[in-house]
Amino acid sequence: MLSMYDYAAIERKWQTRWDRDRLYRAADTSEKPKYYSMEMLPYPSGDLHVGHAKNYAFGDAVARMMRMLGYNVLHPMGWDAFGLPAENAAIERGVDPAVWTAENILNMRRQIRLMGTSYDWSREVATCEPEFYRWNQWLFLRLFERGLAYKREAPVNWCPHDRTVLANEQVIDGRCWRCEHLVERRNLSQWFLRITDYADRLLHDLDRLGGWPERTRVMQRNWIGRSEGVAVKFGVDGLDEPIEVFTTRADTIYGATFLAVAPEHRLVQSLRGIVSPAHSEAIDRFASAVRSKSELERTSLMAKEGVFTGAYAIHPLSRERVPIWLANYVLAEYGGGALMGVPAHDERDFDFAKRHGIPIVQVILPEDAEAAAPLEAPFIEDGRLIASEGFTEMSSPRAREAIAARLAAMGAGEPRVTYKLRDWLISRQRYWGTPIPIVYCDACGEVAVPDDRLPILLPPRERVTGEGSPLGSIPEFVQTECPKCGGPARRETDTMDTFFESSWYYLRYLDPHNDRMPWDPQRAAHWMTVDQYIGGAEHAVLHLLYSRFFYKFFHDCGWVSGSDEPIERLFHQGMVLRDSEKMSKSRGNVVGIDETAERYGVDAMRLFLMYVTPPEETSNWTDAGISGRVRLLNRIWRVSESVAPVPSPRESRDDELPAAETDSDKALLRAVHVVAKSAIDETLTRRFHYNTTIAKLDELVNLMTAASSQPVTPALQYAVRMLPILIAPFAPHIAEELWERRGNQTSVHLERYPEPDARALAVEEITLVVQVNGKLRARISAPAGVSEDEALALAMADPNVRAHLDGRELRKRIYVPDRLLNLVA
RNA sequence: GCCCAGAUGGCGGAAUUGGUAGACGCGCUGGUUUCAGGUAUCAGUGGUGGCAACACCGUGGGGGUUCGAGUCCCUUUCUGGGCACCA
Repeated sequence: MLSMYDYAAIERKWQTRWDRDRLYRAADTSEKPKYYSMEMLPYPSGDLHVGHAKNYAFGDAVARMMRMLGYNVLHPMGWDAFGLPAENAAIERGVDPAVWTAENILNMRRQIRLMGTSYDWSREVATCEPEFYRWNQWLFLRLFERGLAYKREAPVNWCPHDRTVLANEQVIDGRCWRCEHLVERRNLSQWFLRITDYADRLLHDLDRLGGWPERTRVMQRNWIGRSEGVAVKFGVDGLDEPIEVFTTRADTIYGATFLAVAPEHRLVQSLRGIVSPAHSEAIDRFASAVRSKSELERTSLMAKEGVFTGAYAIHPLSRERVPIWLANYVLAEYGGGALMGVPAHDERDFDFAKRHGIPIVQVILPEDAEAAAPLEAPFIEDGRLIASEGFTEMSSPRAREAIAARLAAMGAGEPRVTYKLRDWLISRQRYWGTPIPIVYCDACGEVAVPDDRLPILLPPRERVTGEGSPLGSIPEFVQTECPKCGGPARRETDTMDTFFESSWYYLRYLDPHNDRMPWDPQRAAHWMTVDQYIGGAEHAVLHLLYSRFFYKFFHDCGWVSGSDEPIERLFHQGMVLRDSEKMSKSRGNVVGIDETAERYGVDAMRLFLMYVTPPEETSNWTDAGISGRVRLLNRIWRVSESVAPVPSPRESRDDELPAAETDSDKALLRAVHVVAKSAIDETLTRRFHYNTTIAKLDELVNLMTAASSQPVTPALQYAVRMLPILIAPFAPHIAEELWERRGNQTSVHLERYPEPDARALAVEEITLVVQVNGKLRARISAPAGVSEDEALALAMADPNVRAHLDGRELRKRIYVPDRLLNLVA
């Protein structure tokens, strides 16, 4: 595709000059109000594709708009540089992850710069550098000191392919979220962060995040999964210790006809001791059968399998004997790993009871039912209690309170709040991550590495031998001395989950070269919170929840001030598909940055990515589509070049609205201000629907092109003068070049965005729609502000309107000034 | 199963508050420019009927509220995303 102007040369020229002039450096002190605008930092996978480009095109347009609206904008970029792909490259191809990562960063940085983005590169961070990850270690030690980092043996998800432990959140349908291999269960001693201590705050403060998409807040709310209920103790016949179950439906307690216990429950061993050898054997058989199944098989089984233990619990209220079962559908990790089975009022318990011949006792009646009838299906809603001793006739909500109170008075139960959220497992048996700064001493036990010995450096990859725990295979790394007693000790060989560093990196941008602290609290006080964060919806829970947790912790420590939420406004941009398919290397349909920039130019690419769809929608890359943006840029170039600058040294400052004599001049001035208004509105309402702004730019350029075939008027002069400023946030290179060619000495990106002018936007003549009985019958021209009576007179003069009224009398008329007149006959 | 989004011409989309449905672009058709292709430019482009004026139909389907519904309400189908033995 031919271009009228040499975009390649222009884009290169300005990228070099902006860089030389440090145009986008953010000042840490400024008269202007601050604005912290950020895109999620990329993993340096190797190549940027147009999916990344969409994210950065939008983020950059927002940053540029805010700058041109008078804000001191911080717009940084960095690299989420630790992680599995680098390590896989090492395993598969023998490349050093550090080298592989550094090369990828080099290439992707080049590509991001190639896009003409306005990042402040002086603040760039890469999480794999010791200057960064020493603060991971420092922060870990602070968590450790405050009891928020702890080690425990726990069943974990083991991916046999990646040879690593995955967080529960990283297991998708029983498979590794990255390599999709089936996940197994293993016991290992692991480091956890006590995010559950913050569950209530993380939940409640969601209500304050008005600048976040509702769906993201809903997802986090569900993820935290708070339930209020009662922990009820059921004594066990023949055992000193009771079994504790959690229920949200204490009102159904008289319908409990069995207890169901997870095979992993710690009392299962004790139960084996009090039952017959046959039962004990059955317990063993069932427990090991369940354990041998992967999480996927176990959770996808619809059949409610179970085995009777031979033991009985005593119902705390009715004193009846209740059989204790092991059941596969009871989760060891939730609600204490045991539940009371109420078949009449819970679907899963109903299925289980039907399958195993357990009695079904109805204790809740629908409000409108007279008497109990045999149940076809469980009744799971609230109702009126029956067969519940002194609680009979109570409503469900009342009964829940009354029964909880009775249980509490008896010492057989207490109110309890339970969460789905679990503590955050951060241990990784990987090489390419932050070493956890703990040593193990036979005499002193777990000992924190003192701050002055940080960072614990990652040893060279070439020292790693064999498989399993990579750092564990390097004796000179493992062997150390105890910081406390000086005796021989062993280092922790786990490294950290990369979500650790991505939970706080936005603070390091504020103070990237600080070697005494991760960041200066004063800088944080100035720049935080992040005003606008842009990134994919796939991070709606994990990354964003962990970031909120960390920030609350930092707030508690006094390292950040003001709000204890890190992100004011969040925006999820949609994916980019290629011809309606997901882009992937295996499909061979990846649209690369380099080819696209070369073929169409960066400005055209940026415009197209913002123009095809609203930013939150999935957009579809088509090679045909971008040609429309190339044409637009050509037209912009041509019309600008066709109008010579007015020989005045102050042309750029001369933004007085010129007088317009003709309709076409008025339309031209109006179109200029319509674009300005749209750009500003889309930015300040955070809708970012720049697709509509660019459509209005098309209209402006169409008008300018038409006007340029006539003698040049002041209105056209004005439009040509304003055009580079209007397009600067969206097509920064051509904007700057046209600006310079009109004799300006300073960057267009330092200009103020034009204030929409009410005089220019005003319309003198409007089109009034005339309806008869709600149907459009005429469009008539009228002066703006026309009165209802005048409008009626004009309408009645229209033959088509008269024809449709057909002489009937007007029963009613509705007048919307300057828009519509509806005549009802 | 539950939760959250969506469904508008051949295509991407516009219509932010109940008030001209289809802005703008892609594609397509025709004219001009050109040796030709491309580029540029002008015009046309939801469907049906009509020379035209114009009429009727039209925002996934059905119903409703209203002078007036893409927009609000009820219902239903489909698509996308998320979560799912959470007691």
